[in-house]
This record gives sequence, C-alpha cells and structure tokens, in this order.
Amino acid sequence: MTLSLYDTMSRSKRPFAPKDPSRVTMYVCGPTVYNFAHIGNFRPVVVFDLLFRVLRDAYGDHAVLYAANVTDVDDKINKKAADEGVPIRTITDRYLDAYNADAAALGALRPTFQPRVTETMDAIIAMIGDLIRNNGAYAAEGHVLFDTQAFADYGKLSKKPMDDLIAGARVDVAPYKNDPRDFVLWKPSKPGEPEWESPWGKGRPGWHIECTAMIEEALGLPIDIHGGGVDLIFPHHENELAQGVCSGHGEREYAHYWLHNGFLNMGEEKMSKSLGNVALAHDLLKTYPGEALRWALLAGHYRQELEWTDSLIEQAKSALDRLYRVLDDSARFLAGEPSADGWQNASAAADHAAVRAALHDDLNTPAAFAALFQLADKVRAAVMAKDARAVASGRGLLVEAGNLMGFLTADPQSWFQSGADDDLKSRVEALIADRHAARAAKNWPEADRIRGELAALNVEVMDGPNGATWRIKEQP
RNA sequence: GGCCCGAUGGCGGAGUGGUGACGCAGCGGACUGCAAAUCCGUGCACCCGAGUUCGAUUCUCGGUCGGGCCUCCA
Repeated sequence: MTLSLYDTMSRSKRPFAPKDPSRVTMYVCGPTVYNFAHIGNFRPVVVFDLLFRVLRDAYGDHAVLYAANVTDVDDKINKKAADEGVPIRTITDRYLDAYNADAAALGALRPTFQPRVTETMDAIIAMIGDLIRNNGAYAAEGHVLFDTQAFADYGKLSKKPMDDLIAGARVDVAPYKNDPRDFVLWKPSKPGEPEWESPWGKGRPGWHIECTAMIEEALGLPIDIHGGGVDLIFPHHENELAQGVCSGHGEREYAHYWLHNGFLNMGEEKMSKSLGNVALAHDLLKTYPGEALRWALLAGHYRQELEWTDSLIEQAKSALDRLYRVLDDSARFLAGEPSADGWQNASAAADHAAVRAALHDDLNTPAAFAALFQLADKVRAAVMAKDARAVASGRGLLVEAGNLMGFLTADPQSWFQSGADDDLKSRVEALIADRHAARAAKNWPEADRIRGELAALNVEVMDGPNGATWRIKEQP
C-alpha cells in the first residue's frame, strides 16, 4: 500500500518514497519554551505524531527517525527569566517539561530527537562558516547575513517571485544588508542577553539557521519530510531551504517532502496570545481527556483550517464515548466466553485495512474515523449475535486500528470513570448496590431517589443485563 | 498590491462525473418499572452564474463571500 503525501513544494499529492527505507527521516519545527503552549501549538504536534506512527507502521519502529526541535534562545524567554529573576535554563527546562507532558497527554509519542538550540551552537556556527565559504553569506557590522542573491531558487517553496518580496512587504531594511531580503544568520546580543563566541564576534544565531543546523546534526541532510504550520512556509522554511542547499551539506538537497498543517482558529479569530483568546492545552487537559482533544485536533483534514470550539471538543468526546462503549460492552460479553481461537473476522479486518488506507491517503483522518466506526459497528453486531470469536477478533482489530491513530489506549472503565477518585468510586459502588436492592424489591421510588443521588455526584448509571454500569457525566 | 487556500445538511466533516460517507445533535418506534445505553426507521446539503456533458455538488471560466502569508506566531 503506498503512502501519499501532499507536498507543498510541488503543490500536489505524490507517493512517498524515502531515500532509504531503513532510515526514514522527519523534522518538525517545535516550540519556543517560555510559557505553556496553547492548543494551536499542538495541532502540528498531533498531526505529525500521527504521521510518525503511520511511518513506523509502514517502515518499522526503528526505521523512522523523527526530530522536533526546541527553541530555547529567544527574547521572550529572556524576558520571562528576567521577570522572575531566575536563570534562563530554569525557564526553558520548566516549560519544556510542561510541553512534553501536554504532548504526551495528547497521545503524542516522544520524537526520536529533541534538539535544543543551546546544545547545537557548534553546529550552527560551523554551518554559518560553511555558508560564508560557499559565498552564500557575508559578515557585516557584527552580523552575518544570508545572501538571497546567491540562491537562484529563493522563493520557490512559497511561490513568491523575488521582486514581489520587496515590492509589497515591509522588509526590515538595515544598513548592513546588501539586499533588503537578506536575513540574519548571526547577530550581536543585546546587553544582558545570552551570547556565544563566534568568528564574527559574540552574539546569537538567527532563527532560521537554528533549525537547519539542528536538522543537520540530528538527522543529516537531506531529510525525507519537513513539517510545520502553514505560517512557517515563508519566511522560515524558505530560508531554511536556502541555507541548507547553499551550505552544501545535503548534496544541494534539503527536504524531499514539505508538509504543512492548517491553522487552528478560535471562533472567528485567529488564535494568538496577543488577542487573549488563548486556550492552553495544559488547562483544557484538566477538563477533557487527552484523547478527546486529540480527536478534535484530527477532526478535519490536517491541511484545512480548523475552528476550535467547545462544540468541537464535545462532539469528539461523544464520538470516542461511542467507541469505548463498544469496547466496554464487548469486553463484558467476552468475560463469560472461552478465549479466542485465533479465527479472524474478515469483515472487520477489511475495516481495519480501510483505516490504514485512509491514513496512507495523505492522512485522511475523517475517512479513517469513518472506517473505525464501521469496524465498531461490526463488533457491536457480533456482540448482539453472541458470536464470541467474531467479537474477540473484531475487538482486537478495533483496538489495533485505534492505537495506530493514538486512540483507544485507555481501559474502557477508566475512560468512562476518569476524574473519579477512589473515594467517589467506593461511594458510587455502594449506592449502586443499594439501588440494585431497591430495584430487586421493585421499590422504584427508592431506586430513582438513589439515581438522583448519583446524578448529584455527576454520575450516570446505566442498567444492563449483567448489572449496572456507571460513568462520569459530561464536565460542566 | 503580490502569492496561496477554502465555500457540502442544525453542527463537525470526507468524497465522488450518474445509486446523496461518517460522527454529533433531532424526530418516530422497539427495549426499559422510568431512564440511559443499544437496536430499527426517518428528515435535512453540495455559494451564485455561465460553459463542457446524455448527466455536475464533483471538470472549466467568471463572480460573490471567507481565510492565510508577504512582520523570528505551529
């Protein structure tokens, strides 16, 4: 089965072929760690995590190398550290930990490499040196600038004609620039800012060169896939590409596939911290299960824009509830049956294959979800038909297909009872036992009174043939 | 101004030149002591105009509307 991916460079969907199937490389631009990241920052995290999983599924876990960088040199970090009166590293470590915790809660696997700018400084300086030697960059007044004239293909990725880059845009025109489009590779630090020794004086790297150098060091150039948000196409990725090619480090190649995810919008407005309509993943995770947020982030195709609303999250939660209910019901049914005999449910296997096929079609998550539901329906039907081997096989396939996407990783019971502590659980179990007794005595008013009491605890009880089950109701 | 993307039912959201995915929500029924869950059934759409075609939501052109980038936001 071929994997097809939409490549921004060619503006078309094309079959994916890694340069070396035993060593598939992917790089995605990661966070600047100066605060908790908002949910929009996690769209690429989840999208490219899904791609990471699909690649591992296709080429083998150890054949895929995924690097996502951490920017830990930045003005906002400096300011935060100054405000709190703590070392910069304290800030970056703190928010990197928080970021990784949030990403994990959203079901993202840890990337193979997570390079930091501060730990890649030698490679950055070396690459700048190579660019100068290759006549791709020049030093001026303590700065080193990339010479955009030196790269004939500059603007190719973003499809921007060179002339238009000056005509319409307000480019920062500095006296030390040969051309307004030239961008900084190295610059002097301001007083009090972190600085590193370099052949061009003490200073710090420009943003774009950091990523190029981190790719080079973590994966080696060229790479198979480079990912990030659409907003990074220009100037960031355009500049990365120029640097990578002109440095001569990748046989004049950089990335074979450029993938870009669409923006996440808050209601009508673009989501950004300056507008104040921030939804931190850290906060959302207190209210919603990580899988529900992950589902919501994958509800639309990754290249489309996505409106982030409460309704979207609730629909995602309800969709997952349905799947977990099938898992729960089928597990209860199977509990009283002999263990599976290895027979395979061919119909369910076809749906399982459809999930993978949908993902291989440029990560068509909505189609994958549809196949997941079809598979779930078959498991449900097998439960109703009391066909134990069909249930066992189908359920296994459902879990496997869900896991491929980073879903259905929880035990169904804990999914429905998430948020309940042991104290609440024992109280609920006691009340359910009481209610069971009342129902056995056909004491309906008492049974309903207890159900009301459970409802007051935000617990919903469901009577089934094998006793009552319960779950935590929707968060208020 | 330049470049790029999008417009599908109450909501989210795929896809296709001709039998109207999928999910959430709604409605009717079954089941249930009543509910919930589940099952059966059901209503609801392809921005506008022109063209190509036997036939267009799907292709082409033109509009309208919305969004993104051109400013170290994923």
